[in-house]
Amino acid sequence: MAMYDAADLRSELHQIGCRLTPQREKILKFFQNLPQGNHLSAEDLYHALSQRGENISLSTIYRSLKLMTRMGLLRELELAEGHKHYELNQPYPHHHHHLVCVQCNRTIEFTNTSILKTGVKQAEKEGLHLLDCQLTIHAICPEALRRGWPSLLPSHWVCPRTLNGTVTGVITEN
Amino acid sequence: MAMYDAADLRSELHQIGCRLTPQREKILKFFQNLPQGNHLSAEDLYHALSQRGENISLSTIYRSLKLMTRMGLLRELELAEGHKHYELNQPYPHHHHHLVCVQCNRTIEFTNTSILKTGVKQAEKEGLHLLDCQLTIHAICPEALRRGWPSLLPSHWVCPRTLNGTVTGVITEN
DNA sequence: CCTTAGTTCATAATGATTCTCAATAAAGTC
DNA sequence: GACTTTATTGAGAATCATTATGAACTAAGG
Repeated sequence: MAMYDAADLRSELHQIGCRLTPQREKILKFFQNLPQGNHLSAEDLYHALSQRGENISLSTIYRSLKLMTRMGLLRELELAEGHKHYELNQPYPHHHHHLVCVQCNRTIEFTNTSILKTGVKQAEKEGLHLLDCQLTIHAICPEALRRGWPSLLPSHWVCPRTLNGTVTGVITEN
Repeated sequence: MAMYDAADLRSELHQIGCRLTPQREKILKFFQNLPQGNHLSAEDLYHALSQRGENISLSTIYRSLKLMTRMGLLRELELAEGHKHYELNQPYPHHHHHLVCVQCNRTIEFTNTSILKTGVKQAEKEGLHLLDCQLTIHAICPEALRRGWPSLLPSHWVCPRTLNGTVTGVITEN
């Protein structure tokens, strides 16, 4: 599969009456170079780009994330942090879903081939065009339950799993 | 199946060191009496209860929604309106998922038995306790695509489908 | 009853996201 | 390449859902 590049972006933007700007190109490229399993908030992206010497204003970041999500290039994730995260919207077989611990916000990615099929089927049935389809599993770790969750944990308590290990990673089903 | 009532709520609250208050009881009862397929924002709930003469402050509404979601009694839905909606978290076979048109916010519910199984399986694999599992499908209607979506539509444009019909309803798969 | 600790209410504060508008710059045309 | 049109950017103000604060209140066990 050839890489989706600036020319493709330009072409899709033009189709909807929009222009290719250096800002949009850099933002897309940034996501394309991000390792699998990473997802960023608007603020994260703003700082990451600033560190690279790319000064793109926060308003432009927000506008671009929204537009690219609507174009189906990015996915908007509603995990448990109180703000949205974004990642590249990759087709099958990279399409994946998220399991989140609602106490410590640890996020685990997993793949499942039948979910996307279900999504397509449901959208078709309603005569709609699918943009994205996400299974989000909210769960709680036994450590937190043992400590009296959902009410007794101080909000700053961090699940010991989180302290040791991986924050995210892709896991293939079965 | 016997109805989950005030005594059950009291018992579950006590297990986690919380108390049964008239406010919490009324909020739960309100959701239990809501027709299938309805979901409310915090503000919606506040106004609905006010109309019934139940003056529960907005802060209490927010706190109760959060607590009850963490207890697994309610589900927090992230649809496309810019704020959260809540509904009763009902077990199989009432457990369902949502298809949303990102332009007009029309929401369609559908059931699918295998998704919940996938959720349980994934949570178990990580040694976590499942709280909720939601497949959210984002889609766009052909009317909006024809009018140049994602960029050219005025934000106040309403998809003609929305004007005619049902806003939500439960659809059973197949 | 009495005591303890969780809860409520009103309001202030927060913080993510959106809006505004003047300045800038794509991109098609001559 | 210069010209024109119109989308886009950047900085900061504004919005609005949600959360925090603190004094008054009350559930619940003894």
